[in-house]
Amino acid sequence: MSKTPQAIRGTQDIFGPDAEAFAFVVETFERVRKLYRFRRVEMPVFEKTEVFSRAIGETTDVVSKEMYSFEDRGGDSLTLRPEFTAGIARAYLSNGWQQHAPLKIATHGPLFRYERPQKGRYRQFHQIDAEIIGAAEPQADVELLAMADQLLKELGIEGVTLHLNTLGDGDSREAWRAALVEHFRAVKDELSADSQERLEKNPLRILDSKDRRDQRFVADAPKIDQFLSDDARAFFDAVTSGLDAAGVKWTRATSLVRGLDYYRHTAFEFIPDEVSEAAGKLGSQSTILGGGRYDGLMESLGGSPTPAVGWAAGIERLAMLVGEKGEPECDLIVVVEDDERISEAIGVLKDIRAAGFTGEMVSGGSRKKRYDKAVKRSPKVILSLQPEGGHSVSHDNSDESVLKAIRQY
RNA sequence: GCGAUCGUAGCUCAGUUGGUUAGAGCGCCGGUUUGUGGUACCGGAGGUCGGGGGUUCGAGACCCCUCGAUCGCCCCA
Repeated sequence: MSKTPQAIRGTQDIFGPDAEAFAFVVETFERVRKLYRFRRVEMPVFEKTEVFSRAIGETTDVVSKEMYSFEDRGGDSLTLRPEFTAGIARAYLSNGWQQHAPLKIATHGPLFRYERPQKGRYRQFHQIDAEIIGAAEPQADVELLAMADQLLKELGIEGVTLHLNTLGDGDSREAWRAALVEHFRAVKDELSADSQERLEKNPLRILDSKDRRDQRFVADAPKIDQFLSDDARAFFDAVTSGLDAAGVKWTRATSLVRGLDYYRHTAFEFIPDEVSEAAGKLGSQSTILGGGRYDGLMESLGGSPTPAVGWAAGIERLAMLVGEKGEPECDLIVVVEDDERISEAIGVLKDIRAAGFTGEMVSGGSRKKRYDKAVKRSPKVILSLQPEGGHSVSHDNSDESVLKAIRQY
């Protein structure tokens, strides 16, 4: 066992019911995304390191300690994408996609983050992703969230609520941040060690600290609402009323912040309700879909100011919530009980598949056990090719069309 | 990065206070039975007990290191 290669820590080989659930998530996403007219894009899995460090922020955990960065043979520093947004922004700028603005796009695929693996958290993980770039209006946020909400419903995921907040525009956010730093610095010695560190690096994060010592001071911390400019407040109001009109249930989460530097205005996460079935399945990973508005991102990459909103959701986490997905059933199995008739079986299968039915052959191993193998796979129809030209057809009475397709038997 | 639990056949697990050739069910392979049949029975393959080192007359069981998974923290999807 030890002689064979092992999978890299934090990677997974997905098979069987898990793979079916994974595929179900992706297929549902593809279907829903078309309903909202999001266009499909394919992105490189790696970028120049600076794409991520400039977009996401040097001081974030993602950039400072979780990226898979390496030097290629030409001496360039490259990084396996830890998220989609930065790469999409880069593509938007380098391809002149401004001409398509407002651009609604969707993609999915693997991401890489050097983290401690846990249930629902992997080093190579997968996300579905949706972005609206070049749209400054709150309607874009509403559209994006309406799609997310419908997607979760179509996946059959229950007990999940949209937690919504606004971080205000750039000035609001800075003023709020300064006030928070002042507030917490006054009681610095009484904060948890983690939060004392956050005070310098990312004071907003103190707000959702789980440590009781911090929570005492979070309650009376300055609220973003006090710092919101009139425009920012109007923007947020438009988002919430739009969500109401779209029938998307949401709840205000004043301490919800996002970890990456580029967020402005709307920030949101879909989180399982406490004590819900979903919360139990996810372990300590709570957010299944998160995102927000990132109006400042394009500028950090050297582009002109470009408003944008987006979200991403972990496919593995969604797959854990969609329940068992069985393998698709088989229409026809041809049992070759006489090896002389293999060619005949191949011909039958070619025809049945050309007609759009699923089918496979059982021809190996003990002849007397071939039929049993076919039965165990429970297809709709079993065609048994027996010695001396004989044959039998058995079926579960559910589908005449398969029988018609092999009516020569 | 920090703390904790766990790691025995392909899968799910059992292995008494450390004691002879490490077991079961399922799955897989072969055979008998049945013969329009998902039955029953017989047999077989498959494990250096995650890996390495140590304690001991003797370790799957104890100790150390390491790898991995899981749980909590951090962070995030």
